Amino acid sequence: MDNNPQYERLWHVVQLIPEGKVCSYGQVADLAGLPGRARLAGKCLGYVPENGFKGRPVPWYRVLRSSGQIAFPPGSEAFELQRSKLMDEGVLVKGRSVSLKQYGWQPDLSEILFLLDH
DNA sequence: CGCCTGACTGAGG
DNA sequence: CCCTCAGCCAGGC
Repeated sequence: MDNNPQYERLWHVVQLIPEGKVCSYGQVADLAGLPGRARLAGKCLGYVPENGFKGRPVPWYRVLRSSGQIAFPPGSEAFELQRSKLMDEGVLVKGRSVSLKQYGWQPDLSEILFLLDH
């Protein structure tokens, strides 16, 4: 499962989420050309390489449920880590969720085209 | 094959 | 806001 081309495309998309913004698992999958594979998007984030992908970090913590909730159980170590990483870059986490209205990433057409270049 | 498990989703109550 | 449930799809056994 290393060298999994689907994981690599998903990681690539996650790398494009701007600092201070968040995105849902389903949205990541869609942008990676893998509609309906939200669960796969979640799984691949558990396999993010330590050193990042292609020399760049993969900001896994910017990916949330479609509801805006953090996917981990509240109080768990992973939950707290994700919450603090988001807060560090200015994303307000209220309870267990983030306002997608305020922090949701809505890439426009030109931004999507830019992705294909890289 | 079937059966179960997820960093998931949308619709309903 | 909570919870449940059917769909969903990749993997493991």
